[in-house]
Amino acid sequence: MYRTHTNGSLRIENVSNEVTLSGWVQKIRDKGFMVWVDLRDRYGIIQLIFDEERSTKELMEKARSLGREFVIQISGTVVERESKNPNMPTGDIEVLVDELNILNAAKIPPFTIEKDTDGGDELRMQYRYLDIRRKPVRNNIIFRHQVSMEVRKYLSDQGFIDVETPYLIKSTPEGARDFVVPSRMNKGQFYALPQSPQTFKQLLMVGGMDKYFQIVKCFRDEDLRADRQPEFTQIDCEMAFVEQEDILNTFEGLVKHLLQEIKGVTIDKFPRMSYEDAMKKYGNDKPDIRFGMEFGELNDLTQNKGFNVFDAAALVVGIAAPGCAEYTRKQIDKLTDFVKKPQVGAKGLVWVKYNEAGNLKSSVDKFYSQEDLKEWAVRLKAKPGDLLLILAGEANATRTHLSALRMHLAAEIGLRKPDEFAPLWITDFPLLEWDEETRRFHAMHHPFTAPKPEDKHLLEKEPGKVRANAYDMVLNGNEIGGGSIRIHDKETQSRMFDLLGFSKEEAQAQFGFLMNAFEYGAPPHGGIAFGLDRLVAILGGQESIRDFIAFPKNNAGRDVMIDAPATIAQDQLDELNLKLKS
RNA sequence: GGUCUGGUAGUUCAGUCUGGUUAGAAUACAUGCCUGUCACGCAUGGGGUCGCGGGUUCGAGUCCCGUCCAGACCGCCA
Repeated sequence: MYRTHTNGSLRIENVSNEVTLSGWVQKIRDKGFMVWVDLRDRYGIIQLIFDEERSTKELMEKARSLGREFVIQISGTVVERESKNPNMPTGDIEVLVDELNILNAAKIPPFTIEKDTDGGDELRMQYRYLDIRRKPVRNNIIFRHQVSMEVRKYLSDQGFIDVETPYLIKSTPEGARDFVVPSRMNKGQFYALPQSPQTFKQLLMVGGMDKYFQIVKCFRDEDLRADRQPEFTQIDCEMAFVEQEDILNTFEGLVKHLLQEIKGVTIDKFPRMSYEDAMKKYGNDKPDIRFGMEFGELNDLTQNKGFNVFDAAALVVGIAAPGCAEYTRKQIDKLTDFVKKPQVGAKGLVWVKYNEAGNLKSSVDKFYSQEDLKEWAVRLKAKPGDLLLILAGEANATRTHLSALRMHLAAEIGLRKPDEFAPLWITDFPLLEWDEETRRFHAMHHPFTAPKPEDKHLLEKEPGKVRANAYDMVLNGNEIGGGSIRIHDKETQSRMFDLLGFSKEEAQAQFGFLMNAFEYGAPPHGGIAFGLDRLVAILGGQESIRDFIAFPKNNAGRDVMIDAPATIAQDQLDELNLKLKS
């Protein structure tokens, strides 16, 4: 038997117990007359002791021969410590060892395996199995397990059935780029890995499953970000015989349940905001509403006073940064640099300091009086001590720029508190988006999304104005889930494909199976999918999803530990009937 | 596809702007000392392809060009 107890479980009550323990050597402290060894496993750390009076000389020498990360097994007696350590759960006791067995020696690890490691990201990824021994990473992975168990518990209790859908499916031109898998048995043909199980879950509704869920890997061959991986996990759900309201209530319930069970946070009712309002108030379809700083439009107050930049702009819009009137010239210059950098793209930034004394000082004093500036402050709901920041230009772009500034500033002044949770629904998304590049509409959500019945008459004449029965759940400025009511009749679905520029033949070839299914009694249905990786990271209060994934990919989509992707042998290529371009 | 930042000891970094003696610190590692350590302490020691290639120069870690790698972001991600 390797162990009678795990290493975090022993307490003062266990004194004089004979125990056998196994684990990794975290640290050796050799004080000459005594040697202490910290023994670690998933459950915690316990201190082992060897000393000149109570241990044999051979045992002392063996203890001294240990190195970091050796795997050992010991037997001994739990004793009360002479000097206790109140900072650890096992700090009142230690184990006086009488037998030490080295199960496996270890090389010196390339970085220290401690809470605050000295290892950089690249090295940690290369030796991810060592990184996982560290408490913060281990805790994140366990945290993810807890979240996913609560998801299963809630959905199963609500009558949802977990159904697995295939990973080897068909490539389609809509949406993200597909990962593609060559078929050996069907020469010249390829599977694609699913970007989501979308069509399958709809077919499950046609199949009468009524409520489906799956915690499932999805794949998208697009460039990565800190919060984006080529393979990621979704909580994928679909329900039959539901309207939008039913879905919002059911999944508001899911996220409420998670916040309650995982974070102990009670939230009564999630606010709802239309896409249009979100864009107007926050310049963003995933607003962070943990803090205010709502947009205020200033066209009527700023134009025709001789300031050309504002006069020429389609939109003049600003925010009030709370308590920032004290900002120095240097700090404001930095904000200007921020909005002017190419990733943001604004031309410049107008500022107004609303001083505690009540007077206002701005970068455009030449053109505007105190009274003018005061009106701006009122419009932006600013208080004395705030800094007003104003951008102008083409409407949509300016809103986007101001949104970037709002988020940047909020992070800078500490308004994005990781332990605060502000979920909301964004509803009434446009059904279609015009793409200048390809000169055609594409689906904002996906091509299976149903138009709002009251907007259906606009489909032929003004498709850009049709709103969809689509909704996103937003948490702390992140889209954590999105879904829609689906089209469930062949007619509408076929019209949708027309609008998206599919020929009848293409639509039939790509999605004939779905439209055929709709002819055999498809119930009204709809659903939603949550990004589990991102949800877990946000609940865990962190920005990057990588530390909540056991084996993540790097910026370039590589797994640096196993060194994938990699070339394959010529035999394999031949077997797949593939020839590489040089 | 693009923008920016970085690459120096096992590791994390300083040094590069302003070229010039033997490239430093911390930590890790090794050895010795230490009668209750727990970020133990003290002493000594070993440890470097300054990412790679080319150029400028009397002289390059430092300047220039190219390239590779990593990270953040824009495009992209229905």
